[in-house]
Amino acid sequence: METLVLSEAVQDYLKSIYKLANAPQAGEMVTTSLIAERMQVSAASATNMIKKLAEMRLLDHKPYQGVELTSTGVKMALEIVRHHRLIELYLRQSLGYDWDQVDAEADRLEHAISEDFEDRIDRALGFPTVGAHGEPIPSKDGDIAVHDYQRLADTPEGKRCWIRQVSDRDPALLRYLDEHGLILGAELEIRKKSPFRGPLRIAIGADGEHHLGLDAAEKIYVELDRVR
Amino acid sequence: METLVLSEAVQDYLKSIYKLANAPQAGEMVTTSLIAERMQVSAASATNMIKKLAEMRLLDHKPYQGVELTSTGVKMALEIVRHHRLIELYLRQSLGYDWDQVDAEADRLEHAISEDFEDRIDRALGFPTVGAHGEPIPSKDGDIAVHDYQRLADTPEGKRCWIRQVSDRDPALLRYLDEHGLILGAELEIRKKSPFRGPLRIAIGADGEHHLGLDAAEKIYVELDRVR
DNA sequence: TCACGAATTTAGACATGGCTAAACTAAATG
DNA sequence: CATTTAGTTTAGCCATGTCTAAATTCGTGA
Repeated sequence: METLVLSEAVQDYLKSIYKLANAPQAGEMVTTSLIAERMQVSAASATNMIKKLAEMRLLDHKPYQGVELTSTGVKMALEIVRHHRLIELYLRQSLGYDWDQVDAEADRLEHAISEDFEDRIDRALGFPTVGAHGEPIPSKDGDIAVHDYQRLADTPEGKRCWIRQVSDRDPALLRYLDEHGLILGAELEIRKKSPFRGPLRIAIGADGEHHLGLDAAEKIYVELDRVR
Repeated sequence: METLVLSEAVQDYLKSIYKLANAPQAGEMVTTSLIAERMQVSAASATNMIKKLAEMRLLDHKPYQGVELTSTGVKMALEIVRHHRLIELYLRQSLGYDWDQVDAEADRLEHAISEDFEDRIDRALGFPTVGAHGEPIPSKDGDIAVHDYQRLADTPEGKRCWIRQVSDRDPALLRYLDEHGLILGAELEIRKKSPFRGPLRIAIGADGEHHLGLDAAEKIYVELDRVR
């Protein structure tokens, strides 16, 4: 079993490409400009790294088309994602971080921890399968659960549902959701959907009603009211 | 208050230079070759970085003589040391790391944590003043306690004393000491000192006797039997 | 079908922090 | 006092990963 060491930059690119490829609205291939934007880097820099990753057989590059991770690339990406999500959860559960703060801190820590550290926080957390924002945590051997949650924005009027995942890292949005009780596990009922991408009127738990913009509702994933 | 960001390499050099300058057997100035050896780097590379650090006003460089940290340099170094020692202690106390494993892990983590993280583990540990190996932890504003412990190797026969600090990071040595009960706080009595740099015969706690080599005894710092 | 524009890639530069080999200092030794 | 030698510095090179500017490609609309 060869132990190839990936630089921090390589790891960051892999993680970004994986996330772009697996985003709900993702197309077949991930383009250079998407990667460049996500990495906050010029398109030329992205191309540069793409060529390097292709040489390392971590992805296939169809010039002018886009990029697709190889199975090795996916495996590496999942390891990084696992680190990231375990760290996020640990920061939240054991060090009392707020929901919206864990991502940035984990971005830095994920490159610094050893396998031993990973195992220890995994154990301390009770071998969790779901991260701080509801995302599945890949297992050590690269399996990742597939949830069939749907976007709150797509849920029909009158339906009851539970928040299971929030797929956005923007601290401002997360803080906003938190302040209105829109946290993992919260029970919702869709009262009214306004047309023309208008807001949703929802009931949150037993408390009150809230008018939620569609942009936010597209980031929230829910499980419908049904027997599990 | 300007927030200058120091690269990881710069931080590592500062920490090494600080430690070399404050080692018990240290001379007036820290030499290039000492730094190079500590950093596992060629002398040319060390010179290179020294010139950079001098330009940044973090140290004064007397060519062919050596190097001395400026007050700014010391302040920066103490911040890094504080990070390192808090992380070491946290790994030990909260994640169950062994004595000999914390240094390597902290070396990587110390560059990745935020001030917030530092504050949180500081609080979680109860604002400790002493690290995992008994070293003082610098305060946030750069004060560091001075202990007047003495080397076990210099303690006269018949004296009783307590282990207060172990100033070595070698995992093999630390494991060895641990296995023989030579841990922080252990009570010792010097039974016999052999001449010609021979071993010490010591009583450890109430248990047994042990013959300890002088190399190890020079790394162990003790407090003598007296009223505190 | 041809040209235009947006996306992508190439070319060439820069910063950081390593390296080796060669040149240089300074202190000790004969 | 000259010479040797250990330690230090300089010179020049390399790898990584970023950038801007210029060239190229590809799909689209006239």
